[in-house]
Amino acid sequence: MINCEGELIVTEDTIQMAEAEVAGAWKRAFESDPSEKEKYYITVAYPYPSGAMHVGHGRTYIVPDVIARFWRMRGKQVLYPMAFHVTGSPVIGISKRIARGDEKTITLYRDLYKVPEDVLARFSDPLAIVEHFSDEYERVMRRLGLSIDWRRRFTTIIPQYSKFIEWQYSHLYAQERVVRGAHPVKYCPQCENPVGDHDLLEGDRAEVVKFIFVNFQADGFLIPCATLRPETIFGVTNLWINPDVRYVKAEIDGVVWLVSREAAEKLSMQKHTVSIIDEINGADLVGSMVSHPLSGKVQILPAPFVDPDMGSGVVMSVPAHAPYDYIALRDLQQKGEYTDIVPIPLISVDGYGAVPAQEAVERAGIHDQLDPKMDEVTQEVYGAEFTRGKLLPLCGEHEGKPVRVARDDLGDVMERDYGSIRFFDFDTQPVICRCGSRAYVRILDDQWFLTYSDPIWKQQVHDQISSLSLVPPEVRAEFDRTVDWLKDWACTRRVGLGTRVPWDSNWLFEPLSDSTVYMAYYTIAHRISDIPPESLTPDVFDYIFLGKGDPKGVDRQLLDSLRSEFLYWYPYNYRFSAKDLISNHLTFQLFHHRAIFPDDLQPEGMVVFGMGLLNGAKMSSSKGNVFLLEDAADEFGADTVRMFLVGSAEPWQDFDWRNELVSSTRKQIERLTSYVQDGVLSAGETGVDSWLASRLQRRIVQTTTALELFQTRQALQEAYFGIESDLKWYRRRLPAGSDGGAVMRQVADAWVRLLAPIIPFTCEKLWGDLGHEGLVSYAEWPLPDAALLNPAVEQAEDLIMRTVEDIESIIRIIPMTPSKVTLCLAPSWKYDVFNVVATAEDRRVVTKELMKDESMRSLGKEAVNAVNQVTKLIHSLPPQLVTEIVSNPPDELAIFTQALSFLEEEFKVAFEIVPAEESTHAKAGMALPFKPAIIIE
RNA sequence: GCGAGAGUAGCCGAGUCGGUCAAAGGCGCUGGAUUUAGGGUCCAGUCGUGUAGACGUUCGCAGGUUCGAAUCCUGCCUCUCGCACCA
Repeated sequence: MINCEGELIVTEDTIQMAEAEVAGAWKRAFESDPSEKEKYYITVAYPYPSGAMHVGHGRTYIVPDVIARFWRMRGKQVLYPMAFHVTGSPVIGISKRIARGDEKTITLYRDLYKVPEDVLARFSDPLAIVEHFSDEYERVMRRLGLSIDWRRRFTTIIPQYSKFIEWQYSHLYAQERVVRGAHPVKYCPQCENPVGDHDLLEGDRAEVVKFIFVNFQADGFLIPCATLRPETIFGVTNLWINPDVRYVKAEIDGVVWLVSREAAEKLSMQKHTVSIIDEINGADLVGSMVSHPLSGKVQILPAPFVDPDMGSGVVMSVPAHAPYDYIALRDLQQKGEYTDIVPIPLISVDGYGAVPAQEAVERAGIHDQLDPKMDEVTQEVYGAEFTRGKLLPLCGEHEGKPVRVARDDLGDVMERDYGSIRFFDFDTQPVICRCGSRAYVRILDDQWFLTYSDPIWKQQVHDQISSLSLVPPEVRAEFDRTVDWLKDWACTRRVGLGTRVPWDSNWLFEPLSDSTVYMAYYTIAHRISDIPPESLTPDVFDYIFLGKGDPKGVDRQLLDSLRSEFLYWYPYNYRFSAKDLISNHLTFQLFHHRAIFPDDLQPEGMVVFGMGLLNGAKMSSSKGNVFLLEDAADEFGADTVRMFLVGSAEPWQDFDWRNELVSSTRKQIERLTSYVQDGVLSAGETGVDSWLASRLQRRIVQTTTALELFQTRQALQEAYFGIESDLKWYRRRLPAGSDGGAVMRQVADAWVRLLAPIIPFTCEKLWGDLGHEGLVSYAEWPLPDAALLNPAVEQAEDLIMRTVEDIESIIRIIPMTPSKVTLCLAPSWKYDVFNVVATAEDRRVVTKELMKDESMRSLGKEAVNAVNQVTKLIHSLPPQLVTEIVSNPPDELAIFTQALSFLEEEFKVAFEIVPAEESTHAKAGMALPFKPAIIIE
């Protein structure tokens, strides 16, 4: 927009128009094919397009773009591809909710994500959702200037990709890394599906605990007691039953058991046949005798605290080692009942006497079962016994075993010899599915697992991690921990979108398992779409990715060309993702690469991002705490969004988006623009030009180094604020009336290129304004020119800068209007002192050393003072400057004489420059090297 | 609870093989300048004290090591991420 005086006015509209023009020039500019150049291949975790992009997503894709643009300018052949992960079930849930008119979901999509009504109407089809948002993602990513090769875009449910996944898993299956196994899962009988923690209304932190049933023989039936401590069977004194609960007799796997109704229900979910044949009140069983071969006969005692919803609803009592049992028994005995029962110790543990439970309870001063300290005491006793306890002689052949060993051994014995079964339950209740129904533990025995627990596979991944380039390096420990911690991973699901398991079509590969080696697929994605999917048999992929076999179905020349493209790009250089994926995706993909690809095609590096905040709070679509990326681009412009996201924190740090801080970023871009446009016309030469040119070389080096290390924020600091502050000083130092020399044009040329990776739209435009042909996106990255480095000039300016600051700070304090300033320059002997101190091994003894010198000694106290002052000064100067001063001492007189008119203009006062020894003023003695004494009158 | 990481001025953040540190840079704020239409540009200040470039007190809290610690050690507190069949 142009105002009435013909000046350009920057508004949202003009920015958008300018950006659209540049985006047009880029439309196909980043399509990348193998070339003579060295390749640089980066990938980012692809998005799941179930909603609109927000500014948090923005950073995830902008930071890699900055890196891609940087290396492209450095002359590499850069590939930055993108695809969409649509595997899984979330969109199915979304589409169902929309179809049934769920208000919350519809509001989210219509009002927050701004989906048009006619599109929303189609969202009852899950595919419509991912298609809509995939297109929106591409549009917004282009809008933000991401230099992506869009020819390679795909989704994870296209037939070709499914064929690729089938190939991947045919290898894993052949290697026996995919095996069938039984696994307890959280399960909702209402939804008839396993439920993940995110599917739960309540109890999402509940863990599945594996109990063992210890079966006591009663009169005609068995009573199982669930326990985590089967070794304590030797110390059982009684059973606890809740007299107020109705139990059931049920035939379970052909044997009659007595359990709570809840337990019967749970058992039926855990691969047991259950048929209820009778009901009995708990009270009716109180007093009856039961027996177990390892404990002998014991009595059933009443205990109202027994929860029918825990375990079997009947508990075995070991009062010597379980504080709850001890207290319960004591309470009964204090009423005069069952006084013949005495605790039976079976474990000895250091730090406790014969009956640990009793001791711990008494030590803690606990009076009854309701004492809140009970859990703590229980934990204490269990912990002590588990880590240090040993079994006593009454345990027969198990005597002397550590508890941790005996526990497993007895569990096995129980299962093998005494008809015990494993029983799974949650450690906390309740666990409620989102549908409102209660969730249970269910055993799925036809589930497919990836064998991440395989120690050999783990070791291979550990080895890979140790040779990976990781940014930041601190995440290495977390990767190693994750590898250690991983167990077998259930890699299939019954419902959702995705690829069917080729050898078991009842199952689909779940999303984290079909997204581990797709970085290889990108390399051929745009060309494989020409091959009919039915021709894409595993041997075709073997040929492309592994160089093996002799596939007949596809033209060999095409396959050879695909293979050579794959080999050109692979292995990838860096993979980018947020840190929350370390514990699954990022580690999984290492496992899979290791299993599928040869040594020379393994991942080389990863960059792990921090998380994003919006106005200090976590970004969350469901809570409405998001700012859409497209809205941000509309309001501030794409470059502003990019610069803000890059500048607020380094990639691995968490960042916070605050709208009120973003607008100042735009002013900075405007300042750059106006500077560069001024710079176009600059000509001639001034005295400070060589200084500016020298500084520019340093900024180039610093910016380059920062980007090589993925320090995008640091790069911005150097490339933008660093150069800007140099320019401020330069302009201040220009002779009156000068607008600057031709060096400004050099700076503009370099500046635009240094910032091009971060604010490419603006720089593309400015590059043209500077008269260059072609895209700045492919311009040559600035190289520092050593010939333009001028340490002497930089040192001289440094001296002037420091002196100006000193003068300013004095003037600020003293309440007088200066009429004259005298600078007294340090005598040469003080430079000698400076040299000695600066180069001394031990600065504490330099005084002694110096005083050995005749001429120094003759200066007496003055010399001693000078040593102290100089030492302090040296400590306050950058070490590099100190070295510089020593090796190349400045000619202070010449420097200040040359700067005389500048100083007088700055302070509007007359200056005099004199050697300190020629001044009689008391302050003249303060003169130090690089720090003249200042006398203001 | 377990594992990984982090705590620096109003905010974001440099700095962490001990002395370059009252602590870069940015933002915000304050004051000033400006033929400044506008959220513009420029200059200065922004822990406290101070009539000379200084001094005092600071880097989550409490101790310790050292001539000297934001930086090293110990304990504690707080925050972030992950803890699985889910993107």
